[in-house]
Amino acid sequence: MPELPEVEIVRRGLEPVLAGQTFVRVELKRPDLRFPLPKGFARRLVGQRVMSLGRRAKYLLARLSGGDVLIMHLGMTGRFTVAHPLPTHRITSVADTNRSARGGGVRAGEFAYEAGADQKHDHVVFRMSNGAVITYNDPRRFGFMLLVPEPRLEAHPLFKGLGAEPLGNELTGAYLALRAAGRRSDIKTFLMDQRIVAGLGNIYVCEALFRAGLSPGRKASSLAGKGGTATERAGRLVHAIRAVLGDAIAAGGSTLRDYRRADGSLGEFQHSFSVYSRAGMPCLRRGCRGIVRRAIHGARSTFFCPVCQR
DNA sequence: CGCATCCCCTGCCTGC
DNA sequence: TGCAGGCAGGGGATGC
Repeated sequence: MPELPEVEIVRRGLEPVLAGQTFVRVELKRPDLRFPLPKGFARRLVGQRVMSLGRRAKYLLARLSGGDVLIMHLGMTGRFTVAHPLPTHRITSVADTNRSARGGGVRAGEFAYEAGADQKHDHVVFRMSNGAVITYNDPRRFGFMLLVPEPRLEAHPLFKGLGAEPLGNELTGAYLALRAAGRRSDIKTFLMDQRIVAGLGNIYVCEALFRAGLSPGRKASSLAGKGGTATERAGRLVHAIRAVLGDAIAAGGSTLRDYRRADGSLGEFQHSFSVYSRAGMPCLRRGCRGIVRRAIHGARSTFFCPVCQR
């Protein structure tokens, strides 16, 4: 679920409680995530201080005082929840599911559940030196955590082949044109490939293609043609990618089912989808009479307006 | 290398 | 009410 905007929002939520703090205790309730947690995971974390919390593509990167980087990926359903030691600061993602505990209704600032009280699918719990309790919950367990020595991060198989960071300077029309040359896949699959643009997922690729007016079934190589039209298309696409990611971040990400910010609140960008999950509904572009269609590209659902997107 | 297919896992929704 | 089937924000492994 989490694509770049969601991961970035989680990063911003965790940073204030993680950065500068030391791991006091690490509990592994269920170490078999997408990959098994590394041997000695908890022991290697305890005592280390988090120097910074960054993001690359859809990965969260906690740089640790001991020289390792803690890599965290949320998969499809991963969620971090922060609970603070002070009742008035307690924040949780499950306030709406646990109201009966207090006789109905949880008011702002109240406890919604005890820190450490097991929720289903809680897998990892970090207890930090500031008292913060950070719980990783992931029903499908497609997420994972790794520890890699910082000098080896860039060469790590997960990172070595990553493409341009979409909000960075590397992503330009010229870059897309270069990478698209000779590709026979469709443009939707091309953009989903993390080796090309790192951090886009199904939602934002659909939305970006809509904003750029490009059909998802169009050949990726049509971004690389020699004429001015290909260059213009690639530039328009880069602009659309940046705009949709920026809008999504500003809205706190998109909540379909599982995604929550670290403070438990929902994202809001799902209310601004133009095409994603809107099959059969009218295109929202003013004056367009198209009906949003669903198609399959690279085994994933694609949503698009056949009138606007060519 | 590029590309397609299948798989990992749980939960939710739909239709019968 | 139950049950089968399809689908879901990600990405790795395999085979051609």
